[in-house]
Amino acid sequence: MRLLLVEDDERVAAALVAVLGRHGFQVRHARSGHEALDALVPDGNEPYRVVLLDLGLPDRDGFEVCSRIRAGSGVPVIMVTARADIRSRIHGLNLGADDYVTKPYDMGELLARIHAVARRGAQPPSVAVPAPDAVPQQRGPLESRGIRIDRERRRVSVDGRDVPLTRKEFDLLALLAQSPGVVYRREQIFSEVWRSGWEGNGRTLEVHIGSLRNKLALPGLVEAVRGVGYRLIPDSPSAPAEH
Amino acid sequence: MRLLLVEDDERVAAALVAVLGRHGFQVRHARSGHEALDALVPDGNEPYRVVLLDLGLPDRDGFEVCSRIRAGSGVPVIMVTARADIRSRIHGLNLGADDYVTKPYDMGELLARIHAVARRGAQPPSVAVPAPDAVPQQRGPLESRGIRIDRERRRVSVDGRDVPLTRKEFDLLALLAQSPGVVYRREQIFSEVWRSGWEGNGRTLEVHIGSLRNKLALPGLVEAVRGVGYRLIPDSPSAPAEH
DNA sequence: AGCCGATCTGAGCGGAACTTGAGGATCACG
DNA sequence: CGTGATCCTCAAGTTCCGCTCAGATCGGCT
Repeated sequence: MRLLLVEDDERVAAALVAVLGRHGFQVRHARSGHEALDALVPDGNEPYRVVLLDLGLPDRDGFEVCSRIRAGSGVPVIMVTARADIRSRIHGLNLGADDYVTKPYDMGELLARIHAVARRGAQPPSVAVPAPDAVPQQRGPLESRGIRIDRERRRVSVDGRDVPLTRKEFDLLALLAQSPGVVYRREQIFSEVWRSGWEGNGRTLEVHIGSLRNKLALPGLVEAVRGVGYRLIPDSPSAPAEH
Repeated sequence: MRLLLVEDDERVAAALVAVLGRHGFQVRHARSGHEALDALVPDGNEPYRVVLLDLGLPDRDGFEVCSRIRAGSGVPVIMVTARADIRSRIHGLNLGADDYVTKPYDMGELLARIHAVARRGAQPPSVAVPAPDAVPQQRGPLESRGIRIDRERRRVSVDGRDVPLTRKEFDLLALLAQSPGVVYRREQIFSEVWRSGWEGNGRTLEVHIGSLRNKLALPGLVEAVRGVGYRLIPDSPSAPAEH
């Protein structure tokens, strides 16, 4: 049974490879998101039954790697990370991860969870994963359509012009900007930007979306998807044509 | 989307039923393992997409209930319990549970996990038995006959041309496209695309099918099966005649 | 405490989406 | 070929949902 391990820490990886090997897995070790996406391109070999994805990767955001994997393939993904906060958990699962395990974990439990998702993953013939370098998007500041989002400094600028945003506005934008083009459902937005489990009562979300639109002053950027949620419109066509 | 909740504490159950209901689940509440196993016997209704199983049941051991469920059905099971020790976790997962959540849990995370296993879980049942190798893709973009359905972006394109669809149209298409060739019954469609438990009164379904056909402009794609429902015609063969 | 910005709530509006009903077309079957 | 059932289309209603505004409440800061 083939398994793809995405982990940049050599020591952790070595230990996992050893244990997993003893338990009958044939492990391919990818040291970066880039390498992982490369490895998932179908090549005629037996496909991977599970991906073990560490979120603390050097080259790009682990969440982004997950959603890129998901965009092209149905392979089960287990996120393994030190980030134990609820927001990250929910976000990871909503991006399509099948399980989310926090460090430190028990090896036996991890194995049991791997088996659980592998059991379930009927591995449909996966569509080609988009080439990893097709849309280079680096870790750090997100950028699209002239908007620069600095997550660490919580600053946003449009065409160089600094735009002061409130907390909610920023969180909202940062969430939507994580995957431009993807529709975020209302409940999902509430559980990630507001405290989870919260039920939006009044017109809260709309009001914040409204003020965000006003401040950014980029008409058409934030699109409402009736009955579902919102999304950001990317500059370039988000659907890569198939060839 | 139907969900079976196995929980003996009335108050906990009531709270869960309320929240899950608001999130679009049609919840059946079983108060014991016995009742749960009863409920899972196929009865012609839409099957459960997920079982939420509390381990602290009065009449029998929750683990036993899980393995009995597993013996007779492939329905995804999430164990929800106060027993947080590693042994129990591993035991539960090895018995066939798809996930194991310990109390106290965060409601948002539980919802995310429910969605994760439901996504992954068994395909909806079909009138005609699908060819065994026609494995429907549960993940990633669906594609067939030049139609590309991107569920996370809620975008549909035909031969590269973007086709804007309304909510119902999209949900309808996404459902049918899950298993091209398979006939979906009217009731089934109503319970998946509309909030459950409504008997389609007027010509609602036909009208939506009509506008979907218009927008896709692919004559013969969506086929009505008289007295039963609708299906998508796949490009290649595998047209199971139906009566 | 008092201030001020941020957040939340409620009402009203407008438009998109959905539903309904009637009449015509089509199909299955005798 | 006739008949009833089922499906399709069209053109109204009707509901639902997102947007905006204005006022209330919250919460951090001095």
